[in-house]
Amino acid sequence: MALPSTETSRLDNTLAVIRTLRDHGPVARTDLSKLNGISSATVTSISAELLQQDLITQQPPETPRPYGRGRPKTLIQLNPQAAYVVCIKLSINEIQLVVGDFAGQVRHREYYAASTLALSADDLEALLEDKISAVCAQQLKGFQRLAGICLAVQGVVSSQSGTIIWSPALSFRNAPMSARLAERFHCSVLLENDANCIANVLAARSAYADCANLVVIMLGYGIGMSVLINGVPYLGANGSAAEFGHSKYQPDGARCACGRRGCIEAYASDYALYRAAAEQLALPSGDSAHPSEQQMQALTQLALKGDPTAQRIYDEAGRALGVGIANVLALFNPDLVLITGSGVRGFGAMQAAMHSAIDDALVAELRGTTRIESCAWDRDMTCMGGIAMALNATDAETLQATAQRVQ
Amino acid sequence: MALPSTETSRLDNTLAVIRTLRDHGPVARTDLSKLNGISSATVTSISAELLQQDLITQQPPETPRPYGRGRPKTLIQLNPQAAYVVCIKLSINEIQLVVGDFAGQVRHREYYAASTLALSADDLEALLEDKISAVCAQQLKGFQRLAGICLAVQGVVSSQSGTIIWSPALSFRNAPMSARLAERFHCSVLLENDANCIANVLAARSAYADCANLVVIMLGYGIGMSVLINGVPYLGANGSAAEFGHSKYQPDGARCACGRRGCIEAYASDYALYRAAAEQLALPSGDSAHPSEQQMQALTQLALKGDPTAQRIYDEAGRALGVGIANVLALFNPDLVLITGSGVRGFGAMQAAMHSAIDDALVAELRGTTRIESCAWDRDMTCMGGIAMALNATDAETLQATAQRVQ
DNA sequence: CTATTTACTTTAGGTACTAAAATAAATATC
DNA sequence: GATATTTATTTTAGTACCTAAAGTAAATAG
Repeated sequence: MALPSTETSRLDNTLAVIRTLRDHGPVARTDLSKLNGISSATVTSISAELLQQDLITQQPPETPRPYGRGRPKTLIQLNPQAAYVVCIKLSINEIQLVVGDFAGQVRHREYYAASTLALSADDLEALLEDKISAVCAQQLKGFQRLAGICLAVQGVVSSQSGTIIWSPALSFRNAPMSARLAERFHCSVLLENDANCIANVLAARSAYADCANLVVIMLGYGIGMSVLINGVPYLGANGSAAEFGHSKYQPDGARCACGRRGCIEAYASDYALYRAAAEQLALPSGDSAHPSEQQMQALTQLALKGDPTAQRIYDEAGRALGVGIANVLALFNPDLVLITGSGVRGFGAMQAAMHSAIDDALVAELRGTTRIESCAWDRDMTCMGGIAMALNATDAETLQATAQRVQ
Repeated sequence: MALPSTETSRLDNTLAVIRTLRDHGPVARTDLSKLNGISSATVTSISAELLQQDLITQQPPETPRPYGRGRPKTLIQLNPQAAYVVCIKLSINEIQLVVGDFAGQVRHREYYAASTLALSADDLEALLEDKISAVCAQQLKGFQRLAGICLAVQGVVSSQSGTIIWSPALSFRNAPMSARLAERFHCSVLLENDANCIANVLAARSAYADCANLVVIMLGYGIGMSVLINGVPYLGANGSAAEFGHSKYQPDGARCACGRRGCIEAYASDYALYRAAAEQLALPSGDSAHPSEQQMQALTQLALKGDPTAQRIYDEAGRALGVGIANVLALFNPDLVLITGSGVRGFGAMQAAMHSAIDDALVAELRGTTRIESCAWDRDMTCMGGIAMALNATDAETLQATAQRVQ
């Protein structure tokens, strides 16, 4: 039984090593060999190259003193300063900017309030250029290069062409974004749907490591979704993310922000919940089309404390969500559906109705074994995912770039 | 700008050559080189091996006489007798058996009437063993070996474990099938959903060659679906095919064969159409829960000729189908949705309502650029797909098997 | 202080690719 | 009809990369 031939190339193996180091922190060569199924001779060769390119550093084998016999392991780790990436999250009235280093750690973050809906495509681009330039100048003295930028945008984007097709945070449409930023900063620019970024972070968590097919639903002002198939975000024909929020609950139901009727979003998003509540309850005033976190929390509290009207509103939202998820189960049959986003605050009040809607909709054979779970929300999650994706996308480039410099 | 390293292995290249030959028929070495992006030296080496293993034959360079200057091409082609595969399609009350050769051509087909619902898992297995043995004995004297079997089953199957989870054609559930057949015939056994087989055939057609993401909807007694992502059938967590037929149109709508309410299938499948019609119209008698092709054609004719009741029934079916497809567009955003199956006979009567339901459901940005087309139905299509899939699955094995014999 | 253990590196050998040179087999030209 | 040209295929030479096995390094156990 001979070996099934080579199957791998140097680039693949090198990327595998880099990714292992990024996931695990300092690792010894032997362990890299075992973790990636390549011979230790190859690891020696690869790490020698990376060392020469200053992409990794050796740890002086001092600290982890006694752990048995034999020559102690020499740990190698990524050089954080070998490169850095920037992730910018664009949401309604807020721009978030996070810098990550080559090792995948967050180095810096900042938040800006901005009237995003008032910006033209050119305005936005100028703004992004300013912010990125500023952050590069201030924060990144010791670093070797800006390797990549990830733009995480709510709505429909075309990753391939780098075009923002439609976003609830922006009033313009079909605007190319990646190309000009790439030219300005001489690095690759990733344009991603925000839900894809989050799905990426979550999929990397050990608790969900066994889920090859993962659906992440983001509840919030709108409702987004991302599907990971074999761990890779699924982008449809247009490169746009899955639009779960606009799949249907009731063909002629409630009015949705998209202009149509009966979308899941028209029942279970923040604006839909608040709209339904505003008609029936006395609530803190404010912009009811864009309810604030405080307003939403007040409403959630009402429902959780047993107010029957609020409870009824969340039940209906849960049913809509349940029917939507039933369709996702019938069509995708994923290993896991994770529900997150700022809207998870109200998930407790929707959960029961959601589960009973799913059970009503699907018999056991079709319901399958999909787990449905919620997951605490962290406002930085999107950017962490964006940084991970940007690094993954630029590793090969970084390799090339530093190889040139060395040689 | 050095080469980006090898990236390929002998096995990959050899499989690529075999597949090119299967798709194109006789091809010259130069063209194999161009079509697969490998050097002609490598093609020479690979074809020498295949020739030695008797997997390909050289065409005496006679027939295509004058086509310009230069040394004439020596065409090589697959040896059809190098191996053969059997595909068995299991549907309600019918078993279809088709034999394909190594070149992908159908060599033999036969149909049996069988009361599939009356069979136990053991009965079915015995029956399949008999039929396969018989066909091997009769049809396949000159052939080298049975390389693979594909079982194409309506319903939910787990390809990975080779288990039939649930099929409308069978009264038993959760029965392993692949393993025992594999043991009996010493070849790999593929268990596939019938819609996946069809999607595979359709995706191979040149008209749809540019569709990386393809959704095929099969209308018939039930409603099935298959999703190809980057040309590969998507199997969910359980390996079960996408169950479009049981995604929802109306949460508390019509009763479906699955036991729940409001499924698309409960409106647009043969049994649903006939059920609705039987309540309101005088129709040829017979088993109205399993309407025959004649019964369905009579009903379709009524609708197409303008009978208002029949028309209303098909309109409602079209709306259900449209809402279902709108959800598919929102969630998958494929390049193309193809509608086929015996039920396409009635597609003309549903089409208008379907399109207007889709337009009502989704705004242009979400509707995307997905083409929606129907496709004439051919009862042998499933098995042709099964044969293609079985061959693809067993090429590597065949290579190994004949290599052993040669050596 | 030596044997043992474990980590890492070097060496030797193999697979499989490509570019370029050589060969083969036709047609075009004069 | 001999030679040049063109195109297809094969052979040759060289490269990249991998692995197994042998060699070296650096610790602990006794």
